[in-house]
Amino acid sequence: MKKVSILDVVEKSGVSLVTVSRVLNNSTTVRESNRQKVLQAMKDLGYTPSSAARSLARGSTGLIGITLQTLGDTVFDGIIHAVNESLEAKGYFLALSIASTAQLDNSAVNHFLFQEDRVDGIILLSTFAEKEYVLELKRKKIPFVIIDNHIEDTKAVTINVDNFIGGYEATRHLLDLGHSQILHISGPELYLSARDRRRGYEQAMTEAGFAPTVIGTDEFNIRCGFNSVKACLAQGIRPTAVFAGEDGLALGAMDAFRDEGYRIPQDISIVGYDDQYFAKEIHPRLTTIRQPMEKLGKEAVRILLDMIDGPSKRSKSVCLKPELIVRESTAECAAHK
Amino acid sequence: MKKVSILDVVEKSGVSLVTVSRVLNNSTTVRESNRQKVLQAMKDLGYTPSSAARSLARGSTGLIGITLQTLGDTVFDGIIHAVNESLEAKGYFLALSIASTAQLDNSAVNHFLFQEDRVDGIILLSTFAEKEYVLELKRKKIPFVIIDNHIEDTKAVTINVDNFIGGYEATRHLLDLGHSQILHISGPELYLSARDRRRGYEQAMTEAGFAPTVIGTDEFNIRCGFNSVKACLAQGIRPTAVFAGEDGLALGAMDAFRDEGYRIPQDISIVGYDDQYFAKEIHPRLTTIRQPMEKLGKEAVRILLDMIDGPSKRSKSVCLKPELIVRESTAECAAHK
DNA sequence: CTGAAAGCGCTAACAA
DNA sequence: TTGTTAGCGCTTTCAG
Repeated sequence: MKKVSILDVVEKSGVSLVTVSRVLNNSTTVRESNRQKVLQAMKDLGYTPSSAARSLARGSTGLIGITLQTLGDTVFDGIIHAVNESLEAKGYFLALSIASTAQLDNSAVNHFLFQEDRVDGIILLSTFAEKEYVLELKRKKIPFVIIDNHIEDTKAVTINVDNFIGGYEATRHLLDLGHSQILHISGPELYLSARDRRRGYEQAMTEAGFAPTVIGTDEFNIRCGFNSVKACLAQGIRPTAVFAGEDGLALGAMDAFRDEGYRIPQDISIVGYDDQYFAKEIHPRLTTIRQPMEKLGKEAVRILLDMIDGPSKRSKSVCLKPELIVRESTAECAAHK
Repeated sequence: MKKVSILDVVEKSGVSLVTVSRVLNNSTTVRESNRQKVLQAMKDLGYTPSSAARSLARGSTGLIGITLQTLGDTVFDGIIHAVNESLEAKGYFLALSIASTAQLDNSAVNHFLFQEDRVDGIILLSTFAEKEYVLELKRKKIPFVIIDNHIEDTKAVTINVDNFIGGYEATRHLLDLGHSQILHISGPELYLSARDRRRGYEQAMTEAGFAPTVIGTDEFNIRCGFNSVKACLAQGIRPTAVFAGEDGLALGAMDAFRDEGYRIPQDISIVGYDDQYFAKEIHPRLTTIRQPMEKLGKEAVRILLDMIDGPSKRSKSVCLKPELIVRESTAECAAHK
């Protein structure tokens, strides 16, 4: 039971090896009758070309790597879907590298995706070992782009969403509803995105002539949102609205307020960030900022493939605009009426 | 700027090509001094072997494919993490294939992972095109296993969690707390897992001498859970406990009950299924059934690699036990006291 | 412990 | 339009 190779097709079809190869590569310079003969022979034999041999002969693999920390996030999910689709459309496919937290300590140097020319290019998705990766990828001369970078002024091509504007608009929305006591629950400082969202909030507040009130958290999750609100309330802070730096934080905040007898949105308005899948499913539906996941993924692929095709020209980073989605968790400020 | 190849290492180190290859493959039959020479030369040159050449020469790629529909699910997330880790430990890595809903109509025949011997083996993760995939993979003689199959009696090696037992134990837990009016919100019939969980529930209820009450849903999500409860309440069904076939459904159910003025768990007990990440973060914390994601992933890898190593011997399917996690959303039945 | 020789299956000039 | 001739970079017998 040997593997059928191109030679078997040659024999069966009666044309030369090169012609078969041409059919494989959709060359136009093959007589139609021969093409049919070859195609038929392939079908009869159940022939499929060997990717290894093709990669070796061409010098490229058709594989694009993507590194990430977690999959359990609907924004990343959306991005990866988009990346995957764009890639498939171009004849590439995706190899996954999941950095377990344990690996974070490890140097990027030994990263398997970076070894052995396994991939033609790499997408770094919101990674913490950003600096190391960038260094190593440059050293290895592997084309790459970063989606959602965490380093302020990273020396690489990045695809991002403008988190400053997102934070600004979320706050503006609340301001427009007449709120002035707006609390911001901010994500971990480690994230550039969290820092930018906070700056957007502060800018909007300051512009409006109100004092920003920010409470920081260690993680983007429900429990942190819950605890933050409880802590604020205990300190006597009485906001009429909250801008949470992420939907999970918002959900936790909602839980906490409800726990304290507040009604949403009558007594307290809440804005989240990310538009995670649950945002439109919970009650009340969460007003939030949506990330353009589709576009993020597509742009990343477009730019990366450009870099692979023409290593000469300089690619430019991209910064996309987020979008405010108004749902049921925000309402006009009662005190304002 | 040519790519450094094994020949450059040969030249630099002074030993033969074969010896270099041996060092590459950790052969023990290399004199230590030579090994060092080679290693040093590789380092100096910044040499990394070509995966394509290795694959071609060896006849295997070191790639394992995994197909899935969505990433935004913390159970899948956990499984993939586990798969990824086990795989890396064995020197393999993961290629991802995400079936967009659009692709579901397509035949598996053209699936890129299945072409060109791209992968040494495949893990099918909870796929709907199961039947087609199984057929095609068998035809192509690509080793594969299925995690969470949807076809009752699929002709393939599967790694599963016993959903019947899960459903049974969830219900038993409620029964043990004195509940007898237990509503089951079941997932879509399309899922074997949903059907099994329901059977477990029905069995437990029947054994206890109570009548099962099941309401079906179209999807595993929050909104369906919410609507189901609202519908039941409207119909005059007044359960003291709910076993939801999935955590999202449970979350929606909690929302609905709260909306109707019920307190959890004082007035109504809720059990979910899956132990999604939010289960332990919401308020009250959700009692649920945890899937052994770690084990699922590990077993899948173990079995798959076994199949790849020894295609001769028959691999056996595996069925793991789920675990009840008791948290705050369940309490003794008030009427029962 | 080491090396020479023979591929792995395909693509890419270069001619014809 | 087709075929000939070289490799692509590595692993693997099989002798030494």
